Amino acid sequence: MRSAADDLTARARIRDAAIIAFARDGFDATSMRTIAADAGVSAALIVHHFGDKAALRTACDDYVVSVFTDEQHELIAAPTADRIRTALHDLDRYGPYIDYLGRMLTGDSPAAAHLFDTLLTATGAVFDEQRSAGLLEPMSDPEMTTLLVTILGLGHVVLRTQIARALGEDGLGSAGLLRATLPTMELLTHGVYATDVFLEGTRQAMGSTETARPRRDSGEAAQSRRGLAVSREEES
Amino acid sequence: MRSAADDLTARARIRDAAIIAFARDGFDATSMRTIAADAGVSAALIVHHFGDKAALRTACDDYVVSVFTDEQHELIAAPTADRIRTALHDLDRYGPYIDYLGRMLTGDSPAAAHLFDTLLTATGAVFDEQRSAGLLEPMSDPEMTTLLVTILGLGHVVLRTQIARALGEDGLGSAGLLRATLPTMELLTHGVYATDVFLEGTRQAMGSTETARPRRDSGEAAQSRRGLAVSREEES
DNA sequence: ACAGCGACTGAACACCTGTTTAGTCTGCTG
DNA sequence: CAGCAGACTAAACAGGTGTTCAGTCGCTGT
Repeated sequence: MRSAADDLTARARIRDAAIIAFARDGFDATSMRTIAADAGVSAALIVHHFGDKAALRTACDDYVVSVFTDEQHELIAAPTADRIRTALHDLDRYGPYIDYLGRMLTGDSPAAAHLFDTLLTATGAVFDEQRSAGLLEPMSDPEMTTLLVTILGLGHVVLRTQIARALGEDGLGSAGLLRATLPTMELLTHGVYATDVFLEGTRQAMGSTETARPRRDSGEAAQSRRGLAVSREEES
Repeated sequence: MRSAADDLTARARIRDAAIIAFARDGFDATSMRTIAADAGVSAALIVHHFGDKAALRTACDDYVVSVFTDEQHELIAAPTADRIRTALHDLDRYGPYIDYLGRMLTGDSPAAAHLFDTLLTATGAVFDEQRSAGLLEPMSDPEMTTLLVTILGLGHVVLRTQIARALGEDGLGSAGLLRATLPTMELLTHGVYATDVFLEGTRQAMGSTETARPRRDSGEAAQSRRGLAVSREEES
C-alpha cells in the first residue's frame, strides 16, 4: 500500500483519493482538506495542480470514463452496457470506479453524458450486427429497446447499494454477477411472459387510440403510433 | 399558486420546498436558508419544526415514500416497478417527487431501502400470481428475475436525466412513457433474441462449471465461466 | 384581563468551506 | 556557483454553513 502509493505522483494520488472520496461520500460532502489528508498532501496543493474543486471533479470524471473506454481490455473495447457490467467482476480493481460511475450517471456532467451515449451507441451497434445476422426478434422501436437493455445493464451499477442490501450479496461481486447472468439471458431470450395477451393488449390499446386501424407486425408504424393516452391499464 | 401555498401550514410548505430543492440540487448543496426563503419562512423555523437538517431530510424521505405507497391510487395500490413508472404519466403532479425518489434510491437511507423492498416484493407478488395462472415462463431464479424487472422499471427513474438527454425527450413525460410501453412489453414477452443459442451457451457454460464447483469459487473460475458466457457476442 | 404557549423571527455563534497569499524547499540549468 | 522554476506548505481570508438564543407576536383557556 505504502510503497505503491508513494510510487504515484502527488497529482495522481490526489486524483485517486478524490475518486474514492467522491464515490463514497459524494462531491459536495467531500472537502478539499479530506482529499488532501487522504492523499498525504496539503489542500493548497490540490489547487496548485487542478485549479479548483470543480476542475478536480472533471479531471476525476474524465479519468474514470477513460478507465472504462480507453483501456485495452477486450471486453471494454466494445463497451456494451451488459459488457461493462460483466467486465466489472473484479471489484477489487474497479470497485471505487464503479461507485464513482454510479454517482456520475445520476448527475448531468458532460463526462456522464458522453459515457452514456457511448454505451448506448455500442449496445445499438451490437444489436444492428446481430439483427443483420438474423438473431434478433423484430422490434417496433429498436432505439427504445436498445435503451431498455442499456438501462438494465446500468441499473446494476446505479442501484448497486439497494441491490446489494436486498439480495444480501453484492450484485456486482463475482457471485452476484454470476447469479444474474442466466436470468438476464433468459429475459433477453424469451422474456418473462409465456403468453401474448399482455403484448397484444398493449398493441390494441395503443393502436385503438389512433384513428387508423392497428396493424399487426409492422415496426415502422408503431413508432408513429405514439402520442396519445398511456392507458394500457384500464385507468383514466 | 399563491392561495394554494397559503393554504398549507408552514411546516408543509417547508417540507414541499425542501423536497423540490433536494430533488433539484441534492441534499448537501441545499442550504437551510434557501429552503426557508422558498417556503417564505425563517431558517430558525425549520429547526423549530423539524429539529435539524437531517431530520428534515428523513421527514421528506418518509413523505415522498408515502406518496408512492400509502395513497389510494389503484395503480399504486400494487406498486410494481413497472406500474409506478406508468403511473407517473402526469409529471406535473409527481415531477418533483420522482426526481427526489431518483436521488433517494441511489443513497442508502432507510426510507429508500424500505421503498425498494416494497417495490421488489410487490413485483414478486404480481409474478407469483401470474405464475399460478400459468402466464409466466419458467425461471431458473425467480427472485433474480424479479429484481431484473424492478431494475428495468426503476432505471427510468434513476437515469432520467441521461435518458431525457439521449432521447431528446423526457422518458418520464407522457410521450416518453408511451413510447417505452410497447418495447417494454415486447421485451417482457419474447425478449430480444430470436435464437436460443445465447441462452443455451450460458446454460452449458454455467452448468459445466457448476458440477466442478463444490464450494466457494475464486475470481479466476468466475472469470473463465464469464468468458464463456459472454462469448455469445462472437467478436468480429 | 391575563398567563401560557406555540408559531415565528433577526441576530449572533462557532465552525467549516474553497481559495489566496506568502513563503520554503528541492532539483535542474546556465 | 547563482538563479530560476516548480512542487509544496502553513496560515490567513472571506464567505457560507447549521444551529442557538432571546425575544415578539397572536391565539387560547381560565
